[in-house]
Amino acid sequence: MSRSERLLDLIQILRRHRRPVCGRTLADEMGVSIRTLYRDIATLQGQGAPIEGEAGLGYVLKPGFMLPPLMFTDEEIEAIVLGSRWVAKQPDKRLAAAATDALSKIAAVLPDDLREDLDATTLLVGPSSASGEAIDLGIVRQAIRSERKLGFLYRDAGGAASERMVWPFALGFFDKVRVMVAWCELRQDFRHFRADRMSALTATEIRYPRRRQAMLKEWRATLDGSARKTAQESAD
Amino acid sequence: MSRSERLLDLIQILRRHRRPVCGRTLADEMGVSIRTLYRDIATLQGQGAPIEGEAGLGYVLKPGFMLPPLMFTDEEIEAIVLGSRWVAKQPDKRLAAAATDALSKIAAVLPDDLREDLDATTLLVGPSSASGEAIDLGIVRQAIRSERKLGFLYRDAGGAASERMVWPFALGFFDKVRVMVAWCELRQDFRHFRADRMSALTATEIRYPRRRQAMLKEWRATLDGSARKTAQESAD
DNA sequence: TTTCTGCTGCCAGAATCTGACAGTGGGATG
DNA sequence: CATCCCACTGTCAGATTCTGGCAGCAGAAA
Repeated sequence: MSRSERLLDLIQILRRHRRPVCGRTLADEMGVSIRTLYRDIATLQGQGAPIEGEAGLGYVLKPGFMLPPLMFTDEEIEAIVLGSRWVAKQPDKRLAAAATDALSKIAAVLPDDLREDLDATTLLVGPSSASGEAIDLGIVRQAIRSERKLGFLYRDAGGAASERMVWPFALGFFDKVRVMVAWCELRQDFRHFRADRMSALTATEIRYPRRRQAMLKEWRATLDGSARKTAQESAD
Repeated sequence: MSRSERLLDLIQILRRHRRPVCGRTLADEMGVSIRTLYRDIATLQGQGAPIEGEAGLGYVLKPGFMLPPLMFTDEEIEAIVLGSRWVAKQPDKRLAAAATDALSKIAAVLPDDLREDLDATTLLVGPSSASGEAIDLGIVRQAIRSERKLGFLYRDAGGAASERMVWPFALGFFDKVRVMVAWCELRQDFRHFRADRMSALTATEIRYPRRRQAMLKEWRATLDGSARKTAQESAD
């Protein structure tokens, strides 16, 4: 195996382990001496990979992900850039910022002519519906990623308010509104919640007792196509 | 310079040259012997780079683009994937297909856990407005890229039809409608054309006499913020 | 303290890369 | 047709890089 392939493997291996891994293990896993492993890690760090080593513990790859070299056609790049611009205009501030960052990273490595093409090819207009969501959807996405319970106040279509504790597992982006899908402890069932009707969002440290994947699968099974289509109207 | 850096340079150099380049030139440009250059090219081809060499001519990089290794945070990947999914649902078939391809390429290199995260994090609903555009927007994008004139029939808001020959230079994606921005030969001015009012689209081989970049800049200068915002209503 | 582990310098052998030379075959040109 | 240009392959010796083992230092945990 060539050195460059091995470096990529190293990153993948580090991603798999969530807890710190000691160099010895990594070296064995790649069939290489410890000395070489240290050199490889140094090389990756030199190239900007966020690997941290601590004596007595081991190595951790800080959250993030390295996309290996990929070939895209002109149209695929256009699609990615256009999509990211759309996200950059979304009311979800954190995600919008992430899209902007991603765009500038991509633009930085694009050759000049292609970058010009992209500047010209698209112009997305405004937030279309800056339907002021008071809450930070970043918190919702974080809760989904880490499978934690989420508390908030919900005002339903009729105007009645209620306090909810839910197990969120998905987030839908519709034209005019964002919808969180979760298991609701109050209703003891799956429910959709429109982001613009939520308030007083509080993230908790409590891990909910089911796997996000399983709930998603179950929820999908309870839906037929037509029900899903109207999800944005029928939130809770 | 290390070999791996040199390989990336090679791709960049090839991208810069639109006409075939002979090996000798490339070798000189990188300060390396011709023999080594052949080896480098072979390596790149082995990694899937679409480089074509023909005796008596030289090398060309087939259209497309190689994204070098890039670090993205979790949120940036989420943003890119979400955006690409949105594009994948757009009525522009070609672009939608490109987005789908790009997504599968990205998914292929994502570690399992991250891929699962992404499956769960978003669910974009439907084409929202499958407002049947009869025309193939791919043709428009192609004309923009190559700076060619475009002919079509246009039916304005009042219902009156007219035949147009325009110099297209930008394309806007709004929630419900796509708008082409172009210099109209009939009106001798910049005009917006809603895609759903265009028909009988015919690409020509005639290169229009101005640089796309320049027109875009000029067009932007003639707009103030409010004018651009309402572009989707005021098409032509 | 001891133990574990990250990290660095050094060195010799292994692996790889590189340049030069020779030769083949296809395309373009005259 | 002959000629030139150029992509492409094989080979081989020397330069370069990589690798593993060893010795030693520093910080964290038990």
